[in-house]
Amino acid sequence: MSNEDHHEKEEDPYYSHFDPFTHNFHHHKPFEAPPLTSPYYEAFDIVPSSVGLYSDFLHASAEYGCYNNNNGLLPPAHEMSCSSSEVISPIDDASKKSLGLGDQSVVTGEHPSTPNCSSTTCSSDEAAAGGGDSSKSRQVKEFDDKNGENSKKVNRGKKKEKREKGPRFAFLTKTEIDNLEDGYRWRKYGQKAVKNSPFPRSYYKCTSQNCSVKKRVERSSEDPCFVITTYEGKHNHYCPITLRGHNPAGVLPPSVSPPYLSGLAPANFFSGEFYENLQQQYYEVPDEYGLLQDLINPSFNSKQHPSN
DNA sequence: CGAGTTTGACCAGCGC
DNA sequence: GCGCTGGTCAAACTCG
Repeated sequence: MSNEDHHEKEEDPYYSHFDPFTHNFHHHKPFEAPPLTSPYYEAFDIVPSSVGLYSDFLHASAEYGCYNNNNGLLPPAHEMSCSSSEVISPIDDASKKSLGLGDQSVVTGEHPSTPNCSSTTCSSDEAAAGGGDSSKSRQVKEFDDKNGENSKKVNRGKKKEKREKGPRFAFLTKTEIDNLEDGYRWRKYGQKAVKNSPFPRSYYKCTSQNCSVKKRVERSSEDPCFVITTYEGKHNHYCPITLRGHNPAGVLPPSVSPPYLSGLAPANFFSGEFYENLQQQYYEVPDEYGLLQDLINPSFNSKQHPSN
C-alpha cells in the first residue's frame, strides 16, 4: 500500500481543540508522577466525537484499557469531559480479556506478574511475549518432516498462553508517510488487511538485539490523512539514530534518563523537522503496566508548532 | 551477501 | 464447534 497522496496538505479542520484531558486529569495521579503534567496532558487533544477517526481511535483505546489503568495518568473514560460518551468508554471485562488481562486489575499501579522489560534482563521475545515458557517453544516445520512433506505447516506450539503485551502507546499522526521515522530501526514482519479499513496494518519489530519492542502502523480508514502508530514494549537500548547529528529529546539512554524519557517516545518526535511535515495527536494507549511515564517526553511542551 | 520486505499460512482468541 | 479476525512466522524475494 502506498501513501498515496490521499490528501493535499491543508489546514486540518480537526485540529481545533477540545481538550478533555486537561480538565480533570490531575485527580488521577495516584503516584508520584514525573513532571509531565501539562506537556503530556496538553498534548492529548481530543476533538469532538463527530470526527469518526477519533471516535474509532478512542474506542480502540478503551479496548486497551486505557483510562482505568494503573498509573492514572489518564482519567477513567467516563470521567473524561469529552463531548460524547460514545467516544469514550470505560474498560469492561471484555476489554480486559482482549488485553489478556483476565481478571487482573487494570487499575493498580502494581506491575504485572510477568517479566518487566524495563531493564536489560528482558532478553527475548519469548520473555516479553508471555513469560517465556520454553516448553512451549515453537516447533517449526522441520519437525513435521516425518510426513515427508515440505509444507509450510508449522506447529508453533503456542498454546493457551496468552501473549502478554508490554506497555503500549499510540498516537495519531497527520502525515502522508506511513512509516514514520522515529529514530529506531524497525523490521517489518507482517502486514494484514484489517477489517473495516481499506488500508493494511503493518507490523514492525525493533531490530535491536534483545529488544522486543513492536509497533503497528495503520492508516485511519476514516481519515487517511492520519496514521495510527502503536508502540508496544519498551526499548532497552540506545536509540541507534539521531537526527541531524544531535541527540533529540527522548533519545536519552534508559540508564541515564528518567523513566519518562526512556523507551517509546519517538526519538525525533519533537524535532522541528518532524513537525514541519505533520501535525500530531498523541494518544495514550492503555498501559497496563504502569509505564506511561516512560512514554512521555517532557519536552513536549504542549502541542506547539515550532513556528508558533 | 546481508538486511529488510513481501506474502501466504498458521495460530489463538473471541463471538455466535 | 465454527468462522472471523488479529497477530505472527518464515520462505521467498528485493535491494543496496
